[in-house]
Amino acid sequence: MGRKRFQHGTHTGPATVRTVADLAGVSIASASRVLNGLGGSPELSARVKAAAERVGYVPNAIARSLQAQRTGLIGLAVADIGNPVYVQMMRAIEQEIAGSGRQLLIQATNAHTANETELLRGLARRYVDGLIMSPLRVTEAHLHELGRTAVPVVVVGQLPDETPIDNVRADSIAGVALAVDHLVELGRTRIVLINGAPDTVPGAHRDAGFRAALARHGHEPVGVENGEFTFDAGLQATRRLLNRTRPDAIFAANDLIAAGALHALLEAGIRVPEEVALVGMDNTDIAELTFPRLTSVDLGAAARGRKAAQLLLSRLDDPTLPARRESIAPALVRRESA
Amino acid sequence: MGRKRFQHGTHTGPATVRTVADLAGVSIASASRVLNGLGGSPELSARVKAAAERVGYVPNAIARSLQAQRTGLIGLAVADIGNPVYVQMMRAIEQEIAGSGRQLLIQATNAHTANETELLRGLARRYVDGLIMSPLRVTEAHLHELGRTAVPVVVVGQLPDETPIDNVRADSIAGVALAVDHLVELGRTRIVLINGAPDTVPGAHRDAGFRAALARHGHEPVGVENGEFTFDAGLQATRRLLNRTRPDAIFAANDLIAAGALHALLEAGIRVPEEVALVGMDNTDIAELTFPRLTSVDLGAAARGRKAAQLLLSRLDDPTLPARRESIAPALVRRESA
DNA sequence: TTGTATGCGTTATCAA
DNA sequence: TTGATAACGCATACAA
Repeated sequence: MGRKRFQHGTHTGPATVRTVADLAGVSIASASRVLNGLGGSPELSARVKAAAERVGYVPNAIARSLQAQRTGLIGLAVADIGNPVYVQMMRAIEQEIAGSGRQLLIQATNAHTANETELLRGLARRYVDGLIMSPLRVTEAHLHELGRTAVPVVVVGQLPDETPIDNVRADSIAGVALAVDHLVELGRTRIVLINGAPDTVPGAHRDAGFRAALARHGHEPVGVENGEFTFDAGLQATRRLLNRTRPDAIFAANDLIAAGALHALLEAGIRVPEEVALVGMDNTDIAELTFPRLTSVDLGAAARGRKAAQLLLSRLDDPTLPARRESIAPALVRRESA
Repeated sequence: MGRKRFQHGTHTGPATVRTVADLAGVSIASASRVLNGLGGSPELSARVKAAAERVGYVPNAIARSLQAQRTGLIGLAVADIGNPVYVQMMRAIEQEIAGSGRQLLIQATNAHTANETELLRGLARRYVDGLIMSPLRVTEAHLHELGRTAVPVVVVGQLPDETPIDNVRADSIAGVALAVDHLVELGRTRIVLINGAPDTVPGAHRDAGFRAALARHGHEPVGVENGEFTFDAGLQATRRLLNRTRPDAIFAANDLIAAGALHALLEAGIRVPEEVALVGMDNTDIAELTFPRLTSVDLGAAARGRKAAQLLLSRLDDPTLPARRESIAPALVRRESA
């Protein structure tokens, strides 16, 4: 036989429906109904509510979840919770999710691909009803796991075209074109790109978009520097560049790189934007903090987050929906640097 | 009578221990044991593992949690997930928590006190085994709820002295003194404070610490401007200040304000640090992004987060521990602005 | 070592 | 309207 059942009256620890029911002198079924606002005679309801109040009853969400087969938790897997772009996205997602009465379970993957697939295996059958993820690069392993998750997943970022998974993406090619067009309109002709890692999806798109946009205007790149998507990389790359040539405009692959480039320009005594115009990308808070402030291309991180959350919520409502693919249009935000 | 039990064989949906047990031709108890690495003959173990692999079995964490009375989730309630200080703290906490095999459930409270008490009521009996919270101001309502939570709580921030709750705090008074001492050592005598909201705990401490430190050196404040803890407030306040007087040093209550102050100084053609030295506070990433870079007082946000996580983890190990109170020492990080 | 049966706390079904 | 009880999926005490 199994364990002996506790004597109800002597049961200690946090209050359960049972505690409330015993105290009110009703069945746990009745207690549960009253506590959930489903029926119950006025007299019985009053007794139950009083008992619940008296013992400080709070429903155990775990038990409720086991019964309901849902937790009300949405997972968010993001490479770096400190990256300003992700911060914008997280804020938007958080707001949207909170509006639906759910909570966000944020998980940092630290860019480890192994982590991400592990996460998919885990989270998908763990505590979350759905998952939003923004992988840096999508591997075969990702796709494999994505195919067999038990809960709906929305991917923010590039995904192979035929993948039957809800997907929200930025149009960074169009975004780069916005920046280049603007610089050309300003009369700049010697334009360079300070890029991040060219073997990432964002890096590759920045490079391709830059060359295509310049070609459209009949220009050649005066230079392209590759590195990381960081302040330091932007600083170093721009120093290298200035040793070699003198551009009249710089397009930086993100605002961190742009801040580094600005630093290098200013320390070299170059005036921005008079001598060198500078355009960043992502339109993060950083663009407001520098002097001069950065003109930057907004790839719609917040809008992507909001849309991703909406896609997920709608799928939770109706799991039969076909896979959707949304693209967020970029916008140029003009400030003083170009 | 209740619902009819499903026929095991016909049961569809995600695989459970039952699915695995049936497929392997063993009892669910044996299946469970093997899956948890507790005994089982080699032959039986092999059959169970093969079955589990075959159906892609992943344990249901909710059911496991209900049985184990723990979720492995740690809640983190923070006012603003975008604030760089909190980002540093979150990163440190996340690392520490992950190291213990647990996961972080991050919740933004958006500075609504009502939200925070609601959160305490909710989270405390919901999905988390413990809670770290960093309230902007601690009210009576907070303390009341903190007294009756069912799970351990660690508060990062100021708490009344006798409160029997694990607590980690910064020493901002000592931090302000570090900044003022440094400016005085540089030979500056006309020092002003650009503060945030003076009716918050941090704001009040900045103000008191500033006046005390100056007095120690026999100086009077040349000016104190109050506002918010934002870039814009710092910008406006510094513009107002420069209309009225010309200091030779500015202490800003945080890095955002310092960035705003720097902007105001540069647009007025004032050289930093030659004409006006500038010291910020919090030593966030922002301090690295400006030109010149900001000298800033590190109040140890990361260290506080790490310590808070350690306190919580140790309490989860041993709930009988007495309440602890830790204070993190500040440090001045010198860069170019002072 | 293996199987049977019970309980974790909740909601839902059915009968009274 | 109310009460008895099954079931969510898992782990474990106990018996075989």
